[in-house]
Amino acid sequence: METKIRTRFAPSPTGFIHLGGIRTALFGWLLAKSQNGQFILRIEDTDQGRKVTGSIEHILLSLRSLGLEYDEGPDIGGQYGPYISSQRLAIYNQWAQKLVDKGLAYSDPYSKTEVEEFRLLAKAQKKPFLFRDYRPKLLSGWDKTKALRFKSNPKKYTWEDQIMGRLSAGDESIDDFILIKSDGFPTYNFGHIIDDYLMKISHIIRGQEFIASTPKYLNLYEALEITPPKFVTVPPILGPDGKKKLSKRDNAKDILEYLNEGFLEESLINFISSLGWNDGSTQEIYSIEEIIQKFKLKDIQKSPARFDQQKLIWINGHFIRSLKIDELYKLSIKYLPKEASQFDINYQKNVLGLVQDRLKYLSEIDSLTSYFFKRPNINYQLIKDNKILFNLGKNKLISLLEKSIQELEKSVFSLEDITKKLNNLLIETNQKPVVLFSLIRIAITQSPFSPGLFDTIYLLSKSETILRINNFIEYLKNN
RNA sequence: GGCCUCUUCGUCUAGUGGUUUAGGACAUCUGGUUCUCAUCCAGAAAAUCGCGGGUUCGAAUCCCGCAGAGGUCACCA
Repeated sequence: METKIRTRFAPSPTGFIHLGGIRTALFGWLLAKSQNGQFILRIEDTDQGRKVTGSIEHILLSLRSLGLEYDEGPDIGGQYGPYISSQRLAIYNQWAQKLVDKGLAYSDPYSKTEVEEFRLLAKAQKKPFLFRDYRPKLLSGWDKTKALRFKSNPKKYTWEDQIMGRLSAGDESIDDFILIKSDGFPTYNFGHIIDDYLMKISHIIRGQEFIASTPKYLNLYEALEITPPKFVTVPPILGPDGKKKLSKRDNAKDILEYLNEGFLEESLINFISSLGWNDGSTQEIYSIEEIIQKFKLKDIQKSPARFDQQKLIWINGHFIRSLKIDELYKLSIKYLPKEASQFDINYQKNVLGLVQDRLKYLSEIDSLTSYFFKRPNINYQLIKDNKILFNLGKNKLISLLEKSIQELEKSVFSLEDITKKLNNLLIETNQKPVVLFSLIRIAITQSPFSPGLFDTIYLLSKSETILRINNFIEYLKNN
């Protein structure tokens, strides 16, 4: 029987998930989806000290918001639950006891401070620290007030990683690590092995920081008589400096912040997967379905990738532009200016249609569309900043605006006619478009740029356009 | 310090011995779309494939050494 693919994402609830974590989750999800397997979420809250309240909810929300639905997890259950480590203590104890019974685990006779001294000594000698050098001759059973250690059997290991290829390490990387801490909680090193086995996980996808401890796990799998799952090690995502792992400081936001700013799910998935995954073609834009279909572990990069926000922005712009207006409208409701709700839905959609090409992310909608929904405050600075207009002098500007009004008054106000009338005005006033149209633009939008002038005027309506120009004329006269 | 891993334009990457004067995309710059911004289109600049040896008729591609970077050596994951 062919083993079913079952992948898991197993974060610890110690804060928000960073992009690297999200990518690990994404790759696991993609692997499962692409092979018709299952994706499991398990919360590893074995470190009571580092626990951050609210982070479990945050993790669940982040995955859901991105569309990374899991088949089994703490809030939805599943046949291998519970899916939170802290609720599985009895299970870990039982497995630990097996090792004790076999003489493969023992109580750590030293205090934390004593071990710390050993460690410091090793460091001073520039040697790696190995606890097993201090392993007592006579091993005592399990005194549950003390940490339980694994009695390792050091040897050389060579194993196959689905991304990194053949990896190996000597016996110096095998040590007597802690299985159960003195507080009764398992360490990750022990707990995840038991959980993955019981949950029938086929592939462990995790970051590079676990390569060094894999030999230890291999040793433990042997002691436990468990066949290890396949190892899939993904490289880290680096910050812009290219050295350190991506952190909040590198203006890498929490995934929910990206979502809130109006980055689309498909953009985020497309971008994050492109950091390290490539199907060998020159294609840049993929739908989520397409990524699932084409995703293969062998196409994942071994080397780290840097986070480049520019590319994310470009991808997002692309997806926004390809949206149908109704889809864009649905996604945009929360970003439109408050006043927009007082307008007809078709008007709102028309406005969105005009700015769609200009959007990098949805939260720009408010500033890009505000003058369509409320009369803008006059911003004379725009004239000052425009050398040509400023040098024309107020009287000239006023006269140009007055002529514009006259021309627009005459218009039947179809898009074609507005275009025709304003082009006529160009000839009549002997002005260049860049002068006259910029002036009108400023008068009606109070903004340095906007969608096409004719479209803007047409949408704004005749009365509103003329009123705004008049207001501006008044301002010019009185200031 | 030991052990492990990685190394192609600024960035993400294609490339697995010859079709490569190393391809694409983002970013940058230039021009066009006779109004701005953006879109779109066209084009430019940008990697002596980390360095040094070897193998070969031929190497980014195979081998060795070196360097740089990262990871790890927790009662953190």
